[in-house]
This record gives sequence, C-alpha cells and structure tokens, in this order.
Amino acid sequence: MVTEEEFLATYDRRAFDAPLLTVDPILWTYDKGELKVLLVKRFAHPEMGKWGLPGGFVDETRDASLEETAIRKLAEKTGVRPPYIEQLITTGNAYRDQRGWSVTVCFTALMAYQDCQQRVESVEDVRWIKEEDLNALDLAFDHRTLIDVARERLRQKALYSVVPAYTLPDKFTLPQLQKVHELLIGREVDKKSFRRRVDQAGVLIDTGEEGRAPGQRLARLYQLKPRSNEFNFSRNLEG
Amino acid sequence: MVTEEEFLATYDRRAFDAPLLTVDPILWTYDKGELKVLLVKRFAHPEMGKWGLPGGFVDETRDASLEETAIRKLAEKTGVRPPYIEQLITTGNAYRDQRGWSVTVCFTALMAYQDCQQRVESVEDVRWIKEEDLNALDLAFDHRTLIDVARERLRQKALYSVVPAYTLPDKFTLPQLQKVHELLIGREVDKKSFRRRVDQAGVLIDTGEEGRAPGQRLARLYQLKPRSNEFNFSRNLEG
DNA sequence: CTAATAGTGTCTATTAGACATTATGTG
DNA sequence: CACATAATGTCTAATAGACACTATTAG
Repeated sequence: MVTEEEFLATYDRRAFDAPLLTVDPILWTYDKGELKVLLVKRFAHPEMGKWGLPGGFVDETRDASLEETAIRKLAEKTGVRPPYIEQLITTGNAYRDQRGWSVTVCFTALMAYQDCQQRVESVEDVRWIKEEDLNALDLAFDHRTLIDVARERLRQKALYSVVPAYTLPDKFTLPQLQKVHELLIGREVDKKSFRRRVDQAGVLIDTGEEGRAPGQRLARLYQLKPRSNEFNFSRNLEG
Repeated sequence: MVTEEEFLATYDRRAFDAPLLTVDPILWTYDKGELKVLLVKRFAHPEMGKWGLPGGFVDETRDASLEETAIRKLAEKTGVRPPYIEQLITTGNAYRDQRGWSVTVCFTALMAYQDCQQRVESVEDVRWIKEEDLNALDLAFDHRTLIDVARERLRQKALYSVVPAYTLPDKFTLPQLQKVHELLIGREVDKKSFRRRVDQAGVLIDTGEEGRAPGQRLARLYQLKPRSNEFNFSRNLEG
C-alpha cells in the first residue's frame, strides 16, 4: 500500500501522454464605427506566417491561473491589461493542431482602442483587424471559428448587459454606447428604450462632465460602475 | 530555415512541461423532490478515498473531443450517454492538484434518475448525492467549488430555458417540470405564468397521453422537441 | 363528500418598441 | 437661420405576476 506522500514523490507527469494546452485570448475593440480583433503574425512553426490569436502556453512559474496566462499574453502585445476578460470556451480535439491532440482555453477580452493604439501601431506583427476584413485572411488553426463563437457571445451580451461598454474609453457618451450595441446586435435600437434600460439598471455613473465622440456634438459623459459587468437585464433587447 | 514538415517530424510534445489536463462532468438529476449529483469514490492517489466528480484524462486514441471524454466517463459510470451535456467552465492553476499545475475542463450534464438508477445502485463506488448532503462530504480537489458553479448556472437556466426538463424522463407532466424549476430557482413560480411561457415557446410536444408523477393524479404528458435546449426566453422569470 | 391537484380566465404591473417633441450646439 | 444630434415625453404591445375559478380524481 502506497501512501499519498510516496505516490507524489515518485509521480512523473511526463510519463503520460497529455494533450497540448494553449490559452487564446480574443481581444475586441471599437474604433471609427468598426469592431476590431487583435491578431498577431506567427513567427514560428506550425502555421508560421499566418495570422492568429495572441495566445500561448501556460508559464507554470509565472501564471497563477489560466486567466493570468491570457492577460499576460495580451499585455505582451498591447502593453496593458484589458479591463474586461471572461472565459469563452475550451476546444479540444485531435485535428486542430498538427502537433497532435490539442486543447485551447479561449477568453474574450475587451478594451478601448485608444489605450493601446500607439503600442500596436509601432510593431509589424500585431494588428487590429476589422471584422469585415477577417474573411480575406487565412487564419491559423481553428482561430477563425473561435472568433465567430466569441462574436456571437458578444452579440448576446449586447442584448442583456452593458459589457460592450468595455470597448470604449473610461468616459463615454450614451450615443457612443448605443452605437456599439447596435453594431454588435446588427440592427438599430430605439434610443429611448436603450437609455431607459441603462438608467434604471444603475450601472453607469454620470460624471457631470461633457465630452464628444469623434465628430459628434457635446454629450454627457458616463463611466461604468465597478461591477457593472456582472449586471444582466432580466429582459433582452429584441434579437 | 526549417520547413513545417521538418519541424513536425522532430517535434516532441513531451519535451515541454504541460499542465495536467482532466475532464470533469457534473451530472445532475431530479428524484423525489430532490436535486442530486453523481459522485464517485476515488480508488487511487491522489485524494484516494474521497468522493469526487466522475472525470478523468483524455484518451487520445478513443476521444474525438473533450465532450467525448466527458460523455465516455459518464457512460462508464451510468451505462448511458446523458441526453444533455454542455461545457461549464475550465479551471486551471498551480494549487488545485498536488501533482502540479493542473487544468480541468468541466461539463454540466443532465439525465433522468430512472435511466441509470439500477446501474448506479448496483455498485459501491458510484452514488447520487442529494444537494443538501454535499456539505457533509469532504470532496476531492476543488470539486465542491465546481459543483457550486454548475448549480448556479443551472439556476440561471431555469430562469430562461427549459433545459431543466432533461433531468426528467422522456415523457413528463407540466407540474413535474414546474417543480424542478422551482427547486432550481429556490422559490415557487406562478403556475399560469409558467405554462403560458412554455406553451408559447413551442418547445414541448403534447403526446396526447396521460400519466402521473409519483404520488400525483393523472396529468398530460409532454416531450421535449429535439432542439429545445437551444431555446432561450427573451424575458427571465423573476430571480 | 372532501381535499388535493390539474388546468384555465382575467386583471394588473412592468417594460420594450415606436415615434413625436424639445433642447442644444455647429456650420 | 438650418440642420444634425442629444435628450425627453407618451402611447402601445407584450408578457410575467397575482389570484380566482373550474375540472378531475384519489381516499
């Protein structure tokens, strides 16, 4: 009979076949009326030269959790930690990676375009890709499919939460927020309905200041209350 | 310059540290007015002797996907494939398993108690645990936390879907379904509201037959339409 | 018969949609 | 001034909650 201590002392993880494990964050932002995803050019095999998600392997010495891995990979590419990150889906099978049975833990993250624009523009291998330009690219692995899953989840979030606000700068106007929701949902939304919902949910702080979205007239600026990402409306906007 | 073929030919997965990866399904059912979870007694280190989720490692030769792993593990314990399974969450960190950095891909599954009652009762190391009895057990790893996450997700599902119906036999009565929802939500639900929603959603088939829930009088029997699990109400029941 | 449960009718309250109206600021 | 956009008012439609009511069946 072996004790747990003896078992652990002789346990060798490498003695077993284990699937490859990667963490792939899907970072979205909103700029100039467009939804954009952060992609990086792969500089090593496999799928070298293709564009793909800014993911990578868990660094067991540095990452306390899977989410930390996702945040670390994003910070390496953008210079900042995204204000919103959420687990999306985990996909694993024998075919998605030529190296063998492989698993990816995907996260959806959101951030303001302005908060990393300079860093992204300064390098060649990191780029914001407009949603409509994705079809022209041949992405690595199953990353295109993963992006589609994230996009659909984001559409759902726009129907019952204010999470899309994390694609905007810290202070934003209600017309800006409505535009993002409309883009995600894929149709126009009634202004009064939208504002009533947001008002009554109490998820925004009225800063008292005014500012303008690019090219628009002055409007009141709002901020997200700290845990607004956790708020869900009990009734959806029409899908 | 190495080609992709050369890279793959010499690639050795075991040369890299990879986190431990397990798949852990959380199977629920409904019986005698109680919500129950399927647990198994661990017969090997680590955490030997404790009760835990009926999970395990990916078998690269048999499992086409992570979901297949979850279904296979459940089938080994219950003798059947569950009619409902959905990915829940993936948890990974350095502390949850003494063997090292470890990841679990969790699934929530539902099935009728009757469909595996005999098989489960015939063995010593598999057991349906009543929700209220969980506190008395010291579960392996972080399985108790994972069960709590699944339980909360199930509560949400009860507010906006008919997914809880998968805890019932193929043919069930509306009072039975309402009871499950009430148990999950944690309060009584208005009968008329509940039936109106379900009627209008068109997710059930009226079998024309009548049957009785244990100890109740005759009532009409319904079945789930094929893709009813995908249907979401656009308005929640009150949380 | 009586009590419990299955099933329906109907009123109210809430809130999203539609759309008109007013207010404000820019060219 | 004229026009676009910000912000608000108000009516309608849809549906969840409340609860009374009828129908059916077991003991």
